[in-house]
Amino acid sequence: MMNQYDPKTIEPKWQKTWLERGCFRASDAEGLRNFYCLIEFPYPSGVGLHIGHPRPYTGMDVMARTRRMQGFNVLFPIGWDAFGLPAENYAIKNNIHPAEVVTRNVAHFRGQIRRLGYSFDDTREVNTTDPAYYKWTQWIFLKLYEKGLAYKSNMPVNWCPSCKCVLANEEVIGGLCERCDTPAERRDKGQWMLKITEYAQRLLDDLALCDYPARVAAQQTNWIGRSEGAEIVFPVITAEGGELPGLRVYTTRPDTLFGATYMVISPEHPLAGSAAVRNAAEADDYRKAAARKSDFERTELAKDKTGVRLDGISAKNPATGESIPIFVSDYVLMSYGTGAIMAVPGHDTRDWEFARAFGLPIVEVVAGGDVTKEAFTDTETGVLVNSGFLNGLEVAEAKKKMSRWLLENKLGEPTVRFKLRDWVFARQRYWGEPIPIVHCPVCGMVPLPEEQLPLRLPDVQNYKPTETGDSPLAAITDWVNTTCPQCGAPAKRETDTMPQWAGSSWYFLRYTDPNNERELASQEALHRWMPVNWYNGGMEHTTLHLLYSRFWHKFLYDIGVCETPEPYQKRTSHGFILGSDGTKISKTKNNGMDPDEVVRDYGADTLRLTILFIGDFEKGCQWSDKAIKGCRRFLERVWTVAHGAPGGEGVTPELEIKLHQTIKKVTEDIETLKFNTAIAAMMSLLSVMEKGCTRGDMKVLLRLLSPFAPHICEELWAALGGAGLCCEAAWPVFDPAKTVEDTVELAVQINGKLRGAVTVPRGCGQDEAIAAALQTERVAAIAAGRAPDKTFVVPDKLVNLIFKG
RNA sequence: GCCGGUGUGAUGGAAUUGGCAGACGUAGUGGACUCAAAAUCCACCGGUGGCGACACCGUGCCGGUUCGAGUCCGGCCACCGGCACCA
Repeated sequence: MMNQYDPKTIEPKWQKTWLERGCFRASDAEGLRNFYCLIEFPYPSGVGLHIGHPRPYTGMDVMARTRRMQGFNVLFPIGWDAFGLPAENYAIKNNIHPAEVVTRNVAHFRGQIRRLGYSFDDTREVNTTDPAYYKWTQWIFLKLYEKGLAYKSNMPVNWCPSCKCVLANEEVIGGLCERCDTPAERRDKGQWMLKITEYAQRLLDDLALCDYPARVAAQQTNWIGRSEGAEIVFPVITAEGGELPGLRVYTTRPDTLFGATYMVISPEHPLAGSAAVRNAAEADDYRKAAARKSDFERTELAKDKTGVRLDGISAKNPATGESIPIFVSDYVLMSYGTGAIMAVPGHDTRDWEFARAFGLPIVEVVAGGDVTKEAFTDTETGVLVNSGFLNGLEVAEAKKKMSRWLLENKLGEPTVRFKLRDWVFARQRYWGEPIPIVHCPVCGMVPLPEEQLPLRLPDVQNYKPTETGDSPLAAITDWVNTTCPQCGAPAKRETDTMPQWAGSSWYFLRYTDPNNERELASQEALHRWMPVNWYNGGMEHTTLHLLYSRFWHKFLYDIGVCETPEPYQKRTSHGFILGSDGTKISKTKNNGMDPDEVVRDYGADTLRLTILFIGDFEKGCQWSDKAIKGCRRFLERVWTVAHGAPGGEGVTPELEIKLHQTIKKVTEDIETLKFNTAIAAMMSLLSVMEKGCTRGDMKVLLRLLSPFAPHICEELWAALGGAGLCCEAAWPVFDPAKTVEDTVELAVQINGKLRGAVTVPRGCGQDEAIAAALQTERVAAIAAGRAPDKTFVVPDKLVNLIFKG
């Protein structure tokens, strides 16, 4: 009597077995074929796993399980990215220590993840909030500081008034705080910065060493934003005829220098405050008004160009020798280039608009458009005019010639610029890694000696951020007050903490050697496992985590900790998952799913199958309850067929080709993350097996299915007398010769239209195929004895017969 | 505006890269089993016309290349994601 398929009993049973036997522990033995596959470790929030987690986890779990069965020694770890605002805010609200919140949430996550049957290595968990872990985050910071890549600077930063915290440029989306959508303000603050810009060129160049999807590489390239141009110095003359220091501008279009009819400086530019400016009051009002605007307002109100002409000073166009006016306007940003531009209204849209608004001359220097109607910005087709020695040249040529001319006359030089800016690396919050720096009145900033790491977070009563923008740590006097490690004088600790991105910028290194107390990881462990062979994560981390961690890894490579210039050999990205109504998942709309509920009602195997079957893994897709049923039915049928299968380990002859085809399809589809079609292929195989199969056939299917639905496969593997565990069995291998039939069905077309089919031996010649096609009834009727005028044969696929007239 | 992506039945989605469009799954229709229902099994399932074998149309829109186009080329439209007064 066959028992019922009951995931509730079999799933916990096998989860326990796997854990007890340590099936998923990576070995550090020598001479093994290693494979490191990685998912982005979760932030353990209070609500537990949401719909976004199971898809990438299941996808990479299939990868990890398949690789193990293929004989690899697999490292598939998980950890907790547990610093950050949500835990802190929750702690404030409920008056519990954030560490306690994290412990509780991690326990919850761990349980949920186990119930889904993921094959993570349970001995290698890391937690970014563990002092044994953040000791090394602080250590890396000290190294960065030592090499001059961490510095404190007073500069305008993005400030979120709601989070009461500074934001990195990458955390400001369209002028709004990424977390809470509050418009970010600009504030001048002393800030810790990391010099990621020093690595800009390498971060760009080394994309060539990485196997990233095109969209990921493109997004990083755009974010780094390299441009080539020239810096040009314009002499500045006062009304009295005196000369001020020259005004340095950056332009990507040095070829248009003859068309520069005025200049614009940003409101923050020092020249705006020059004593030579006669309308200082007016200029000052404008500058103050601009300063009050947030970046968000500044870009939102971008439609109309505003500005003030600075009276009393003017610039000299170095090419034409003409005197040109200088304006201050907020369409020029202090944060890019030099904070000043040469305006070429004929060939730049913004300059054109400004010139129109202020009645300034618009000179055409590149022919091809009509500059009285709009700026002509094409760089492909234009030819230089009104440009002295550049006349008649194409834009590319003119750029080169002008750059040479500037260099020869010491007026400017070719320059490369990046949009990427240095990383604001401090937060004024409690729940982050303390920055291990001491401020000494005698010695200045002094890094904590390595042996004093980790610098632990003190216990505090109140985690609330302050209105002044100081971290809550500033109020903990017995922690703040310390002595200078260098001279012993009374000194104060740095009270800012690191941003959440710190811990995640190197966590994949720690997995290789998670308990090492002497180093962040041993050289042997890093050598064994790095680089990560396959890293799957979300597109939302392309310009944040991915770029930051590449930067840290390059730095660690430079100081000899890491062996490779890049951390990730291959990166893939799963698509964003939407609710059943095609919109973002939200609890109020009830359009998502709760993994716990699905596991309870259908089982983990059904959930795993469904989440992968629902659509292309790398594209976005919609969650749908409909797909659950089909996947559960499929598993029920597998159960039934397995229990009904007669003995015999051999392959059923009628099944052989289908079996080999399916092995091929599933094996190949896993490599390209086409999990949905791999599952479809197994469903298709099952429907043939339902007509009759042996236990031997069934064991092939079970092994193919086991990475996807591991529990049921384990249970049936045991029931069919399989040796050992199914998850440790060898991955089936296909014989290419057995994936094809001896005969094939050719499609027969007449004049390009499908008119039937004919069965011929595989690999038959053209003439044979045409003859067979002509003998079919329908073709014979149409041909009416005529020979085709022309024929096309695609071997083993199709015959197309052309009859004219 | 720039960069990336998508557009296929009622529906989620396939299509070996130029070769039988709609695999697989949902839903639906008809049938079997059942007193009945659920579950399960079998069959059908893009549109129009025809009793019919068949014919014509059909992958966002318009054009092109080709014996043959969902796939390639040119020109549009719509939606999604990213960046954006970046000089």
